[in-house]
Amino acid sequence: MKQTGDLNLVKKINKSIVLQHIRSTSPVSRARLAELTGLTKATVSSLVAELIESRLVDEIGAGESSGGRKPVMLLFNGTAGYAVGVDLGINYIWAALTDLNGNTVEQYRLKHNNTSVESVIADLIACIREVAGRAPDSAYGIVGIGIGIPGFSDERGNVLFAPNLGWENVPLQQLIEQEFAIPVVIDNEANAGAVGEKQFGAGQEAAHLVYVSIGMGIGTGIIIKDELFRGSSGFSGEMGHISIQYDGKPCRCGNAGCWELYASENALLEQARAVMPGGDVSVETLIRLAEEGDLAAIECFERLGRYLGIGIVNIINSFNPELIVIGGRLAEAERWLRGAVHEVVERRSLPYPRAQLQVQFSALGAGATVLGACSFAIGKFFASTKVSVE
Amino acid sequence: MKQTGDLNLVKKINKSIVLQHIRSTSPVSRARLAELTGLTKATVSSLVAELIESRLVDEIGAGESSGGRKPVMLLFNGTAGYAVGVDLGINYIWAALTDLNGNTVEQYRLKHNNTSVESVIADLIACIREVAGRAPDSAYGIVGIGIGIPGFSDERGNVLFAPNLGWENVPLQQLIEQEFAIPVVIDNEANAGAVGEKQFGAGQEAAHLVYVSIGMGIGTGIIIKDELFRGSSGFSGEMGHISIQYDGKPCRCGNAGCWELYASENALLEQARAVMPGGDVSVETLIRLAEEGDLAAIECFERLGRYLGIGIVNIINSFNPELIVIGGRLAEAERWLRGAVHEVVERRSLPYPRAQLQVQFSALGAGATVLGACSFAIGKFFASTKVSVE
DNA sequence: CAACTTTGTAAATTGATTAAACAAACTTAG
DNA sequence: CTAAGTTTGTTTAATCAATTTACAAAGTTG
Repeated sequence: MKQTGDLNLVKKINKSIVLQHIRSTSPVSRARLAELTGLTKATVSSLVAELIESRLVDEIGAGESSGGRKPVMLLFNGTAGYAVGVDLGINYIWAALTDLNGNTVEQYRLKHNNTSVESVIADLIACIREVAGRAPDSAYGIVGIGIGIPGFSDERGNVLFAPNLGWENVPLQQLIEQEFAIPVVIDNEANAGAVGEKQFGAGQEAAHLVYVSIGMGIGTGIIIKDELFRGSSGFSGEMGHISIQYDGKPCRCGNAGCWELYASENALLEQARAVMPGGDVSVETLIRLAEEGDLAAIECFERLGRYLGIGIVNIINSFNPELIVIGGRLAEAERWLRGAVHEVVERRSLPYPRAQLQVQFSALGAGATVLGACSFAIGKFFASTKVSVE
Repeated sequence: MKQTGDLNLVKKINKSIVLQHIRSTSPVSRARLAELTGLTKATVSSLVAELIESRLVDEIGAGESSGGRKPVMLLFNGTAGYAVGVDLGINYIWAALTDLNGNTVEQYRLKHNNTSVESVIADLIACIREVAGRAPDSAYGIVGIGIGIPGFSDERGNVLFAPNLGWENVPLQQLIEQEFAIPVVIDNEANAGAVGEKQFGAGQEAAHLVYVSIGMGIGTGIIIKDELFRGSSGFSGEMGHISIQYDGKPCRCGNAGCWELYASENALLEQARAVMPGGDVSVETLIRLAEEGDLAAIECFERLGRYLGIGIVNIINSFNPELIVIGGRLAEAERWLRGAVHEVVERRSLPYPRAQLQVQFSALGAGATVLGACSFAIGKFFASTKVSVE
C-alpha cells in the first residue's frame, strides 16, 4: 500500500517547500515566498503562521520597501533545536553538536584503542552525553543523533560488518536509542561525508555528486538527484574495490587490483617505505617533508594522485556526476595531488561527461563526516511528522 | 519554481496509483482496488469512472463471489493505443509496434549501409511509417515514438555524438516529430535496453538494475529506484570505458585498458582471429563452431566471459544492484559465457552486495532495445496530462 | 497631498477525499 | 425456500487546503 494523495499530503508538500525556501533564501518576505513557490499569498501566510507557531521560523521586522508597504522579513530559526553527529573512527571518536543550520556549536574528541564493542559503545555514549549536555536551551532540544561508521549497516541501523573494528552484527541504532530515547541514524562514513559535502560543503549546488573518502582504504558516497544512493541493499559505493588492474595485486576482499591498493593512505605509506627506507613514515611526516621540498615525498604524492585519477575517471565515465569531492585525511595533501589528478582526468576521461564536471578537494576536510552525520539527524527530524504536519 | 501541491496533484497521484494497480493486477474489482491502494471505495469508484471514460479501462463483467455480491471486474485496455519503438543500429533499423501493454503486434526490419544523416533519416521515417500504418484502429492511435540510438543524446532529443554512425549534433527528435506530429523520445540504445528489461523482461521485480549491452563495444543502462538514471548531463552508463587495466591497451577514448577492449564483440573477434588464423571469423560462425564442440571457439567465449565477469564485479561493488542483465547479440552465447561469468563474480565480488544479487542473460535478446523504446513512448503518454488528468 | 505600489489578511468558492449510510446482489444455514 | 449475513459499489454530507477576489494597511513618488 503506497502513499496515496490527500489534503494532508498537499499541506505537507507545500509546508516543506515553504520551509525549504525560507531556509535557503532567508531573510525573505511572505510575498516573495509566494512568487518563489507559485503558491498564493494567502496560502503562504497560513503556512508561515504554522511554522512560526512551531518555532521554526521567526519574524525579524521590516525589510526594504520596493515602492510600497514594507515587507515583514522571515528567518529560519536554526537554534530551534540541535543535532549530535559522530564520526566513529578506528582509533578515535569525534562528536559534534550543531544547530539546525549545521553550524557547529560544540565538539568533543576521544582517542580509543580498544575496539571491542563494549568499550567503543561506552566511549560513544560518553562522547554523545558530553556534547549533548552542553546544548543551549531550545524549543526542540536534541532532535537526533547521527553516526558515521567505518563499515556497512542496514536500514534498521545494525552494523553488519566493520572490518577495521572487528565488528559484526551490532545493533548500534537500538543500543544508542535505548540510552538517549531520541532518533538515531547510522550510516557509512563515506555516505555521511557525501551528505556533509552536499549540505554544507562544496556540493550544495550539485544534484549528482560522488564523495571519495581516502583513508586506510577508499570509500565512496554517492548522491543522486539530491539524495544519498544506498544501492538495493545498502552496500553501494564500495568503489575502493573496483579493479583497476584485473591481474593486479590480490586484495583481501577476493578481488585483484582494487583501486584502494593503489590510491589509499596505506598505498601511499607502502610506497614511501619502499623509496625512503628506514625513515619514520606517516602521513604527517610525508606532508611535512613535501612542504620542505623533499622530492621523494612529493613524487610519492604525485604517484598517488595519478592512481587517484585513474579511479576517478572510472567514476566519471560510469556515473557522469556534476561534482567529485575528494575527502578524508589525504585531502590535506591537495597541493601535491591536485596536478596529477587533474592531468589524468583531462587525458583519460570521456569528453562529454567531463564537460560540466568539477573535481574538488574537500573544504570541510575530516569534518565532512561529522557534519553529514548531523545532517542525517536533522533530515530525519524534518521528515518526521513532528514538524512537517503537526 | 517547484511542483506545489493542490487538489489537481492529489487526483493525479491517486488516479495514477489506481491505474497502475489495474495494469499490474487486472482483472480486479473496485473493492479490491480500495483495499490495495488504501483509498476509499467511493474515491476508487470515481477515479475508475474517469478511467473508463478515457477508454483506458474496461469492465469485463462479473467475477467470482466470495460470499456476497459479485464484483465487477476491471481490465486495463492495452489496445486503447499503440506505440512505435525503433532500434537504430549501425547497419540495420528495427521498428516494432506494440500496444500499451508492450505486446508486439507488428515488426519491420531494414538493412542499411549508408550512414549519412539524410539516408538514415529517410530509412527511419520509412520504417516508422510502415509499422505505424499497420496499427489497428484504437482510441488514441499512435501515442508516441521511441528511438534507441548508438550514441549520446541530450534531453531535447538531439543526437550529440554517435561515433559508429559518424553523426554529430543531429536534432533527431525534432526531425521525426515534424514528420509525424506525435511525441518522440530519443535515448541511448543501452538505456532503452535497460528499460525494456525492466518493463517487459527479467527486471520487472528489480528496483535497481544494470543492463550490460555487449555489441561492438559495451554500453550500460542503469535503473535506480525504478527509474532510468541519466547522470547529470545524460552521459551516465559509459561503463564500457571503465579501465580494468590502468596500463592496458590504449583506447580511442583517451583512456587505457577500457573494459570493452577485453569483453566486447570486437574483443572476441580479435582473439578468435589470433588463435584461429585464416578462418572466416564472425559471431555467427563462432557460435556454430562452439555448438559443434570446437574447443578453440569455446575457449574464446570462456575467456570473454572471464573479462565480462571482471567488469561486472566492478558494477556490483559500486552500484549494489539487485540484478544485472547481460544483453546484446552476445547474450545468445550464454551457454559458454555463463560459467565463466558466474565463477569470476563468485570469486571476486564483495560478499555483501553479492548476497541478494542475480546475474542473468537477457530473455528478450536483441528485442530489449526495441521494447524499451516503445516503453519510452508509452511512459511519455501516461505522464502527459492527456490521460493523467484530462 | 493625491495617485500608485506592495504587503499581508479575510471571506467566499472550489473540488477531491473521507465517512457513514444504504441499496443491490449474492451465499449459506437450517 | 426463506431468513440472515456478506460483499460490492453508489450516494450524500462533511471536511479541509488551496484558490479567487476583495480589501485594509503601509509604503513611495511626483
